[in-house]
Amino acid sequence: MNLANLQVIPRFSGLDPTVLEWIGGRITLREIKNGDVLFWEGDPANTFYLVFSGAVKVCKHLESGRELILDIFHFGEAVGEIALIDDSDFPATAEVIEDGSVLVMSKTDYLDILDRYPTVSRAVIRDLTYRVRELSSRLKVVGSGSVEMRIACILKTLARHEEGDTMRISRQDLANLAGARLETVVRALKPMVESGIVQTGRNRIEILDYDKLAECAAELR
Amino acid sequence: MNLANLQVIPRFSGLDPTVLEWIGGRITLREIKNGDVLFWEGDPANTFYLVFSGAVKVCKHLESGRELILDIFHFGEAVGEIALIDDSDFPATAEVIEDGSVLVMSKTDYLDILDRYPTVSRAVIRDLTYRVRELSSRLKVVGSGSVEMRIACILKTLARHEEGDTMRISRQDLANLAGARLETVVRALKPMVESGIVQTGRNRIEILDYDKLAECAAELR
DNA sequence: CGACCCTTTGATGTCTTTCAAATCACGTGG
DNA sequence: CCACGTGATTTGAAAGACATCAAAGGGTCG
Repeated sequence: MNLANLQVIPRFSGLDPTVLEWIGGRITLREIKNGDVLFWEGDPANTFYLVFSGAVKVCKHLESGRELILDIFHFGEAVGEIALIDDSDFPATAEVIEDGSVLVMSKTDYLDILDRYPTVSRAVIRDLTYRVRELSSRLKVVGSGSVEMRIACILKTLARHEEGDTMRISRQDLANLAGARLETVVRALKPMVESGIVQTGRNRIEILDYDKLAECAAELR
Repeated sequence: MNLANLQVIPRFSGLDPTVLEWIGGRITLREIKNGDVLFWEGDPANTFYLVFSGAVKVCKHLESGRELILDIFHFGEAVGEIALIDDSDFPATAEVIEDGSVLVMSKTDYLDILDRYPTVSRAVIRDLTYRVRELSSRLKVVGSGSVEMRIACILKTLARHEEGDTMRISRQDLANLAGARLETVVRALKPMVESGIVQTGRNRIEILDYDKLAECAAELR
């Protein structure tokens, strides 16, 4: 892994070149393709992953066969870090939902870096803080309001992580984010399509009117 | 705040007496009573709180008038820490739901300690990690299954924080944890009472049969 | 004793799930 | 280039879960 790429990652920015080089020697870039699974719930956590491009969903599979997406990770975000820190098995499954690449490092090296550089551990605290906020926000969304409001809110959040206003996500994944069923999402989306708020396609949703979308999510903040 | 009390708090254990004494001089113990509000959503975050006894709920108030409880904090847990770390306003309201006491410290001193002692910052990472797990777990609970399963799951979790098997919580707060309505909770609780799994009273729920309760929460693992 | 808060119950309506089936879009091989 | 297979999306009808509204019951504390 070369220095130029490492430097743009918030987690490692601010470290001096010597350290970066050391890290670069222990970290590798791995291509990921839609459907790939980085790890399954219950796997022993001995690897650190950080999304460099593309997207990874982290989800729980319930006994009913339903799947609930806890979070979706994009550039610069660490996946499965929790399990490394508290030395447990992965509590959820990580699956690629958009082609790209991840940085991979051994648990030992990860903990080593964490222990050695205050800059990094401060970055970890910052990232964890952000995750707590994200999860709190998701909890609020999932725990209240109609499916339509939840969808609107989720789309707003997703849009923040995408370049344009077009999101690459299946109806099924949207349902798994909202804690709803696929068919319900389709039906909730219909009025939004008809009133020109969003436009849809296969694995694709485009926001046309951000303000109206925000209105749909009104109650949730 | 005396050293003996500080030492039993996980966050500060492992620090040497000199440091503890310094911290003790900047921290005060404050009594809290049911219904007290430590801070409101939107308040500027300039104080660090840590529950010493009793319990505090952190919740969001939705426009619909509904309230969603994000988390309930007990002994040793920091409340509103996120806002201190990322220098923002409190994102939710903290209200006392069980008489007790909290440790109070200024934001400046808190950040000072965090910056100065790796032991503490490691403890913060550990606590944040725990919170991410808790929130993930709550997300799973709220986002799936019937209200009865959710309630069972929530009771199991609550029981871990209480001394006996008796919890002091109102039906309303239980509903706000489950993302359901008061009446729905009452109705979901009825079969559990009738089959001898739990016993209820005013602001009180006692678990009689932990195994059967776990069965009720089955799907949510 | 009475006010107040928490809890319980009932009736009704709405939203969501469930199950089943049809349609559509995309990539593949002929 | 077109037919075809596969997976994603859409639609419908019926059942079920939950919310809502209204009112009554019960315990606690001043």
